[in-house]
Amino acid sequence: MRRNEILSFLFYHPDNNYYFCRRVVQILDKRYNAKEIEKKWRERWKRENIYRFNPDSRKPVYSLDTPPPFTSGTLHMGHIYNHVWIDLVARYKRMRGFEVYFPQGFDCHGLPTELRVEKELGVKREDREKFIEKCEEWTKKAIERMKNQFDQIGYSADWNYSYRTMDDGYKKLVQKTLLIFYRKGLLYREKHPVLWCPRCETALAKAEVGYIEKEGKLYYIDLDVGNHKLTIATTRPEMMPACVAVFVHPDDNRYKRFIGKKARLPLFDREVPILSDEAVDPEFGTGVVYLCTFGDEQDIAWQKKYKLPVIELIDKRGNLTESAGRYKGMSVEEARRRITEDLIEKGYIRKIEKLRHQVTSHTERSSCNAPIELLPLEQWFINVKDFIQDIIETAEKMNWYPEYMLQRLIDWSNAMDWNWIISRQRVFGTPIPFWVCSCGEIIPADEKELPVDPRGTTRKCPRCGGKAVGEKDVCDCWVDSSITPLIISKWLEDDSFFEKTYPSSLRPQGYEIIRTWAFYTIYRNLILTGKPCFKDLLINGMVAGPDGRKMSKSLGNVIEPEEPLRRYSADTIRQWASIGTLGDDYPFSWEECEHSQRFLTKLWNISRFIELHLRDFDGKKPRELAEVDKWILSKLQRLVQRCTRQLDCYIFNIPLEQIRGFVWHDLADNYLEMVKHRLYKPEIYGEESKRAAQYTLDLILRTILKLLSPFTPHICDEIWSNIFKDGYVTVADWPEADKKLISKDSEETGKILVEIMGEIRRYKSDRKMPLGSEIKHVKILVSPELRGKLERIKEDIIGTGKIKNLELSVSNVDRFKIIYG
RNA sequence: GGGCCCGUAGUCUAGUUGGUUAUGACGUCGCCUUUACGAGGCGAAGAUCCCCGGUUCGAAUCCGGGCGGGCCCACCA
Repeated sequence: MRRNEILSFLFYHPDNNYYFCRRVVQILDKRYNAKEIEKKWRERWKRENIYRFNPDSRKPVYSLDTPPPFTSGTLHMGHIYNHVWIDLVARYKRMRGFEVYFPQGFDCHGLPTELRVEKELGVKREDREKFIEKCEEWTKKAIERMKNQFDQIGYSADWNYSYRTMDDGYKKLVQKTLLIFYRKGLLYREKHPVLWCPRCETALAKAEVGYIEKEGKLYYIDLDVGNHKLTIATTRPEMMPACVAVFVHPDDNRYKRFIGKKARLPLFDREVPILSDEAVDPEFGTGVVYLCTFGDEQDIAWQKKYKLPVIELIDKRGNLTESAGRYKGMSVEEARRRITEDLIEKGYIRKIEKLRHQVTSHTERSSCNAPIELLPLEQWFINVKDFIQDIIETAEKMNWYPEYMLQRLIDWSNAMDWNWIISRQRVFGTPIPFWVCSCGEIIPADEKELPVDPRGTTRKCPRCGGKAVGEKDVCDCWVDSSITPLIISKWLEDDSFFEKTYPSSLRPQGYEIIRTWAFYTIYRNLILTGKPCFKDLLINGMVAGPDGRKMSKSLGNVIEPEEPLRRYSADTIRQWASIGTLGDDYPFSWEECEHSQRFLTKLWNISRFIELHLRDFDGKKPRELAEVDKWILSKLQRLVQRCTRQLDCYIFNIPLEQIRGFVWHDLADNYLEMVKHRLYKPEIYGEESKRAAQYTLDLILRTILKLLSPFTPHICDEIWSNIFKDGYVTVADWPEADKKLISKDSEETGKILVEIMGEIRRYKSDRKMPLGSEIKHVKILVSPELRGKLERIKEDIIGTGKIKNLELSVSNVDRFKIIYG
């Protein structure tokens, strides 16, 4: 027995032990059970593979270079926000007739995984092979959990095209691109002061460091210059063993006489030259600064400019080397204390001031936050500086949404002063495919052997015949992730696939990684393919906590996606995410979830109402539509036009709000109320009038389900399949506005009807009358211009307002006036 | 110090090629149990559109200067 065929049935109520009669059994349940229904649709979409990418399709391809989340094992609200947008674009473009290529990968290599494996599984990184194996195992599990979370928001990616940066195929392409950069002379090895994290024992990219404001001390230390004293000010007295010069400003009258002389360092019995440079700020401290290799980036600049010697004072663990003399082996903090004590004892400290200053720290992509040091070390570099202009020009050829985000990339590019250090002293990462001989010769891997792991292996040096040692460093994670457009397009692997899917139609990402992911991707793909790697960039902001402040554990305002998903549903969270604006930070909001949830209920009930009244609709177009029908259909066409225009520009919040407004207010509050009399009483208002209302309802529901389906795909397919029984609305054609249905005249008439009904409702409300109560007599005075319009909606006013006797009278009034009784 | 963005009811928000009475939501208050929906409906109150100045017949909107917030960058040792 099919449920929708039953019109009346006896039900046994077990609690009350009686039978009751339910006259009408609807196809759509009284309540919308989001959890159950969403699950059902996700399983069906998956089973029937309706979102698969067909590379042989004749449709134009729309490809998405989606951000591979780091495999932490869980998606956070930021991911949900970002990926709902991506899914919206994919669903919209599919409906617009594109063959959407929607792959989704995972970024696997990273310090957090190494730390977890060490801590939780107790495997030491020294046992490299086993360690990597465990990292991979852990990551695979993490990916399963994250894929499951993607599923839970109705993510329509084609998982047949997933990738993992730890896969052999991925590493192979990364290494291949490194060999290409090497052959082009853009990849090199050099001893260079690098940003070094002593706690993590690795070199960092500039993009991985930030500043932490700390309460520090400014030490005023006397140096002897002949019989005179010259007082320097420094925050780092422990760096004194590495001091190679003292600088003053050339115009500083206090110190002009010292320039060119030598200053004697206390405790170390060594003399350094006194030089002058414009970069010295005479206002800071004493206006005298000492240069230590390397205390900060200014030191590097001066050391190079004046060709000063280099003293390597700090080792990889953050301890002092033998250059520190009797302070050797001490940690930076200990040395600072001891050297200060000794200076005080010898009377060289003039004073110590408190100072709030910015300490360069390991802040990005890590919770380490340790102060970083500058160490001269052998590192692998990729030349970026020589291509800044090309990168900017390429980025300018792309469409940035919002446009101003391009400026972030330009600013960052212009501020680059180092090349990109791509080596990391870690274990779980893509190996750098080179061997280095003590004679200085570099032996690249052979392309045929990729992916290769040179660690622990040797090669014969072709130059000196000696043993070249395999590079033991691995790549910075951005080296992996900055070739995603090439991985997804099967570059060098499948030419016809590449032609179809490169450049990517869209790169969606957050603004915080413009300086890394967008920057490096644009650069490397330009060098490798000679072309810009994407057409459009869609930039989202960060998700803030419900209090509007940045989500952080210390503020206690972190919301994990599980909670709203459990309390509400995917279609609810998707609406929350859709309401965020391009490029702006966006707070998580329980209120928005609540509102979104209510909208789903409203939509459900509207659909139930329409379903009920479409039962006996034969699908035939009526001879004539009523004025209200024309009014709502005209508004609907405009809604379609506006939504299409906005979605083409990746704006989601405005279309969704407009659709919701239309559904809730124009349709439910007004139109449905205004056609009930025609639907319920065809014996009074005519069968043809009923059919016109049915036709209109049918068209409206079909259209709004299409408009909503990118936003709330589950409920849309549920309603669509039950009422229209015509495939999946989520892959239906996007509606086109029918210009013939746009009528300014009908819109004006409809507006008047809404106003009149509003007044009548207010009248009843003021008199505490039920809205359904009848009014005996109403007279409407109407201006001559509006008379025709009023005549056309007279019946609707009577039917909707339950007016027994309505009189229209032309009069010299402004528009119209209602008189009761 | 530089760059970018932002400032609209208690809260969030629409609206910026200048144009009647500034959009909507949440919350608050009053009313209505109406044959899709009380997870409703109708209605009300609530805004010096951050401040000052300028352009203009007219400014939330354009310009200048402040103040405040956010993000990014930067060599103050």
